[in-house]
Amino acid sequence: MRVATLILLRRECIVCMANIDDVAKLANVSTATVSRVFNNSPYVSEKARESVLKAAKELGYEPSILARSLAMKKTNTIGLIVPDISNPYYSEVVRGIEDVCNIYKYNIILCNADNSRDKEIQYIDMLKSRWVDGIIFHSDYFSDEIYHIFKDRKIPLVLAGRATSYDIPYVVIDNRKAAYDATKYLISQGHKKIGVIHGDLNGMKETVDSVDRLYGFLDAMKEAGLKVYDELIKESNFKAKGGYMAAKEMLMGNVKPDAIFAFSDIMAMGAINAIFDAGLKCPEDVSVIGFDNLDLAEVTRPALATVAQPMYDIGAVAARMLIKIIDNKKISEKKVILKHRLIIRQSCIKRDAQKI
Amino acid sequence: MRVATLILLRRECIVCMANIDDVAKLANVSTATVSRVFNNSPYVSEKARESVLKAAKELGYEPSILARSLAMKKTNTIGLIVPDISNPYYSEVVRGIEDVCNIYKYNIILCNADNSRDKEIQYIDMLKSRWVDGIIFHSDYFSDEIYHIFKDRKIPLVLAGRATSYDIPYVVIDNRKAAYDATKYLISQGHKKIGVIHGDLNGMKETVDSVDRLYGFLDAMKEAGLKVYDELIKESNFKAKGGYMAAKEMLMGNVKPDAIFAFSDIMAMGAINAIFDAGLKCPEDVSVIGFDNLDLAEVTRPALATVAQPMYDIGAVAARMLIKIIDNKKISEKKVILKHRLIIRQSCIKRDAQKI
DNA sequence: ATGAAAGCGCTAACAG
DNA sequence: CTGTTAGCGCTTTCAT
Repeated sequence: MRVATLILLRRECIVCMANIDDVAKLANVSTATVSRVFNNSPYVSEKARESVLKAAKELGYEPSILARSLAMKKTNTIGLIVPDISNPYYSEVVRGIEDVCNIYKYNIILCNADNSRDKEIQYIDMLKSRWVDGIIFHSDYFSDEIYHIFKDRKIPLVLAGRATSYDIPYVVIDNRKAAYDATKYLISQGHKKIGVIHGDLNGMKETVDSVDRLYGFLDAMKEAGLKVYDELIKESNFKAKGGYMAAKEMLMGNVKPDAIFAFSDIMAMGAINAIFDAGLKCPEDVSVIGFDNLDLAEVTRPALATVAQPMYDIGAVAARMLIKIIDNKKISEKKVILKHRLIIRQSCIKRDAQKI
Repeated sequence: MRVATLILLRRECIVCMANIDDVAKLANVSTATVSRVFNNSPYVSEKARESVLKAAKELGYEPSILARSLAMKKTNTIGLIVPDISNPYYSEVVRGIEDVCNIYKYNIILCNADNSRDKEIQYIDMLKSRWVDGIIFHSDYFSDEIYHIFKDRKIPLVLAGRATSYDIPYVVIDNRKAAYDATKYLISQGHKKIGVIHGDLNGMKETVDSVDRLYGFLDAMKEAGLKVYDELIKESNFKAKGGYMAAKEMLMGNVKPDAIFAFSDIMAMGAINAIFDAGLKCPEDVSVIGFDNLDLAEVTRPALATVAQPMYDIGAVAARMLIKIIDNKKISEKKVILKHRLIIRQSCIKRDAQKI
């Protein structure tokens, strides 16, 4: 009888759910006891526990995380801001973060900033007002402006994929060294006129991935005493079409590249197609190397040589760090630099000296 | 003086934020007035509004969405469950949802079910306990089990990418017709031994995309009086490597296909590479058609013919429907079927009759 | 081991 | 137009 009444009562409510009072009443205990049962407190008699569980089941009760968060001032939620989830690189990072968060019972609010700084800031505000316990921020730049916004917000923060000189933990690869390695490899294969397809350089003012990588490229070229052709350094947008256009321009220019280094696999794939469309062959006429080592790199033809980033790990490590910080645990290292790897595949070929 | 005290007080608090009381005190008004200001109530004097805003700014106050949600029993958040964000198809759907949600000031909790039904159910529970206002569920199947779970949970729900006979709104394309169209096109080009690479068929028991599409394929084959070879119907996993393996098996078998219809562009790309690796040419020896029309389809070589799905719109329409349902507005149509489009590109060629 | 009660930050009658 | 007050559902002392 009582149960029926309770259920009927609840029916009128929009969010049609039993709450802790209902359970307490039905189980003939106090709300405190119900709370204890659902928080696995040891100080509950077996008898009380059972009747609470029974009542909860009967009413279809589940604790409201909302109310709990408010009471505990802890949401068990982290915010994640990425520039563009439709980029497979980020999907993979997200997977790493997700897996770790699942282990530690954290939820994620994923924010797709759409490569817009305004949106990033908007999302930071939103996450703050939702009391997320911390934020993982993945962007290819980290400006003073963003730094100050975060500083004002006072939320635990970990940077993924981007280093900074500010005192903020991050997990990255050594982009400069990675680009250096890739370029050096191309040079070792006899390539001399090497083109680059990079992303936004942000006027070289702030540190962005593409700037690091471009420096790495220049390091290697300089070391080898090779000429760097301005016409072979093209800006693009990390998309396949962008890579295609950039490569096309190069191939139609005065200085023909014998190799192209694209700062993402997707752009590299575009470049390979531009080479085909120009009536040339990859790698016979132009070698191509990418960056990221997406799954796709392995199955394209020619298979794409590339610099492998540990995308999943970047996410996973960032998440581990953030959760430790939230829990006020010591983190052994605030600046984590993960290893990159050069992956050689068919899109690069050794160039004979005489052919040049 | 007063301000300083307040701020100091707050410092001790873990979530170091000013709350509505602080603002009310500093502005010399009641909390109700502060609340009114932040909810744009017209019944506030200009004077009060100003001093509230000033105080809020001084204290860096932002309303807690958490507390607001609890008080209003509305979170302005929707849950989104997808099988695998690393699949570009889903990224694009997510973008559509996001854009609409941004307009209507909804937030999204994105759940990546990792193609696991257990995880899906887990996420449904989580979303429920977070009081999301509604859920968009994108999966390639919708089983009785899942239906009943949702029914018990009583949360507004919209299905994306999957039709159902249950009384649940959905937005989809006509998968059967789409596959029929693609197959018919291949047949019209003179192909006879057509292979198929599909996804999980779930024992043909529940309706999943691949089953619909397979039926569409069979419809067209039957209509044309063509023989369907079991050896040319291969199951795969919607990934490039899977498509590669499936195509390889076909090409090494007794019955050589003259065309392959892959149920996703990614698998189609894998198939094209398998064709190359078998020493054959696409489209000269084997034509390939995909499904989805990802950005990538346009930039691969040969460019990939495919069945275009309006991915972004599937997301956007689903989000619009859900928000209307949440707001108790009439929705004109509960079952939305969006248009697919056949996109012809170089990976399909006309086969001469004599060559077969 | 258990209950009463205060409080988390906000909204929404209600009364003025 | 504004303030008072009673919740929203949960956790957490503090008694018992």
